[in-house]
Amino acid sequence: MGLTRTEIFTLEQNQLAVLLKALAHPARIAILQHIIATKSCVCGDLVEELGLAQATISQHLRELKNVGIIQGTIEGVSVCYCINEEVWGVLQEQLNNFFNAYRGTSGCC
Amino acid sequence: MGLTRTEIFTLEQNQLAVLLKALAHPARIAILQHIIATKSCVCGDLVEELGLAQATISQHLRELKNVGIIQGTIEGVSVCYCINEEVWGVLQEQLNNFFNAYRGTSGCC
DNA sequence: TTTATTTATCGTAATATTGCAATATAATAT
DNA sequence: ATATTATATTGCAATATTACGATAAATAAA
Repeated sequence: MGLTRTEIFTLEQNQLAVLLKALAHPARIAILQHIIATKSCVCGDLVEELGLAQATISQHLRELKNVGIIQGTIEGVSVCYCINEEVWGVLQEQLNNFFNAYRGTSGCC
Repeated sequence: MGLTRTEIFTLEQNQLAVLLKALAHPARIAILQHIIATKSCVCGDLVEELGLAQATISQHLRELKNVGIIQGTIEGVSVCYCINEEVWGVLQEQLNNFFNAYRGTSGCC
């Protein structure tokens, strides 16, 4: 127990869940918004920007990197993170599929 | 520690995170898809449909209900669940805001 | 080489999530 | 009233998440 039974769900359901879980934290939402806002990618100023410890930010970045939403390239001493367009697109498409399935009231409750 | 520091994030960031967290599980995605697919709302056939124990399904339903994504009305012995249009709309809008902020490559990494 | 800077990793404490059996609750039917 | 059916709640074990201090690793500057 305590372990999600992924084997009983479809690949898409599991994939979407994994991507959404990576987004489902205010710090990671803030990190992504900051990466998007500061066109020039992002380095370690996230630690100042948000009020979390460096280790915590690094951990959140790794989670986003693990599911592929962002990617990082070493740039001298620091690391530059940015959106991975491909995965970002997959996420958007899967979300669209999900939301488009719903068409207004089913008129029941 | 072990507790998300919501106080350092905006209301919107926290709200979106809470909604996404409710979605971020394959069982809850499957439940929503089933509710959407079977127009006539849904009752307890989710237990048969997905392969999870009744207590587990009930728990997932409660989580979705807690954040307002679905609502349930008693219908005789059973309960009929359906999408809460208002919250569904809020979620879609907040997601749109989030994704629309990103416009193509930032051209950095 | 030594030092500073930046990021990653490890270890750990506190808390949350997942899943289920057992049981409780609520509504209908007999 | 009693039985039946459907859903909710409780309690628990296994695992995951969140946050952070301490420390390691990697690069650049002196």
